[in-house]
Amino acid sequence: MTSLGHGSSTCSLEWAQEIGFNSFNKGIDYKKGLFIIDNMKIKSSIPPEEFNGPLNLDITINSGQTSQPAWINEENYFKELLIVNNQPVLVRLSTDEITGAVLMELESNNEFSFKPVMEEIRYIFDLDFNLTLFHEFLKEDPVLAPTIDFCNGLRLFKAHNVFECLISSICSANNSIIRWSRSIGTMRQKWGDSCILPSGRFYTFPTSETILQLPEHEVEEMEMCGGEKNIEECIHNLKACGVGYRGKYMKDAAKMVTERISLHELGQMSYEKAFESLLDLPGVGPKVADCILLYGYGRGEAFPTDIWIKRIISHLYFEGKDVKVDKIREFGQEHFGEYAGYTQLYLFHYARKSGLLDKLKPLKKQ
DNA sequence: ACCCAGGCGTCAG
DNA sequence: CTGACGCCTGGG
Repeated sequence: MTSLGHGSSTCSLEWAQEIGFNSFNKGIDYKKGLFIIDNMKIKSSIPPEEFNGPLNLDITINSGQTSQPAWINEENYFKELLIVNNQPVLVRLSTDEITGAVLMELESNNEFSFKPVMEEIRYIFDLDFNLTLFHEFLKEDPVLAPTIDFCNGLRLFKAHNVFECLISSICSANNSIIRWSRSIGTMRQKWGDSCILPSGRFYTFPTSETILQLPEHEVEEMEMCGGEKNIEECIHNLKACGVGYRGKYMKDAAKMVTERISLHELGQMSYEKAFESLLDLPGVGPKVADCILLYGYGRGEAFPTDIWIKRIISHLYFEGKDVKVDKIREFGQEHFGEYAGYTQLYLFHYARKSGLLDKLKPLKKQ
């Protein structure tokens, strides 16, 4: 695989492409903030004036309201392996405490172009979203205004791949964050492509073609290998990842998006039509469909309504009455419009940090 | 030490 | 509409 991204259209960072990433051009461009360590390692930054409002990586990554497990937090940065133009790049991110700039360290086994990776980072953390305008929107509603102080720099944590988002979201249903994250990690290790970098071994998420033919449980795995293994040795199946009954959903959904439903076309549809289409996938109900639309496709009008959002909205807007989930979803969409997704994010984080979430927990029977 | 109820969102009945 | 689903958590 050669370095990609050459020939892209004009952009303020065209120089980065021109510098490219080969031994002839090794060097440091201090003025532009691009530091080429060697052929396969770059340090750079996105200055705060190049995105709209602050970014708080910690609360964004750990908001709990996402479609994918958190990036690994190590020392003072967050890291994740991204696939950009089919090329694996290890990304380490932090923010400058003084300036708020996004600091990044990129590492790969091959030459790679800087600009597409930076664009990917901008996309994942929704850096083009105008937080200032959103704050204005929040201030208009006295119920929402208090969320601002609790959510400084909180942004959507978008998925870097729609298929991965779909499978992760199916896995997240009726699940805990810990169990869910562990399952996804296990799946990556078992069936993802392994990528060995100077700083360790990393795994990509398996493709749909891989997932659709995985054995669902140990019995199926044993049958598939012709009974050559003992049942205890059969750990390369979906159930062994701790996904429980969701294994069948994940497998069947992978089959459907490989053979019948185009994830690309889904992205072109109207919100309502895409929502309805997603419901046809096994393991995808209203909550998961909205997660996929919001985090996978960046559809801000989606209002994923889980039990917590239901409780929060009921408390804040319906005097604590037990309103049905689909009514809450409808309310969120109508009331918050294009900001529904962000509002859901802010309300949840606010409720968590302000102690409201604890108050809304149903009373244990004595 | 051990057990078992409770909780999460979707599906099937 | 209700219960089942798998697994982890927390309280007894």
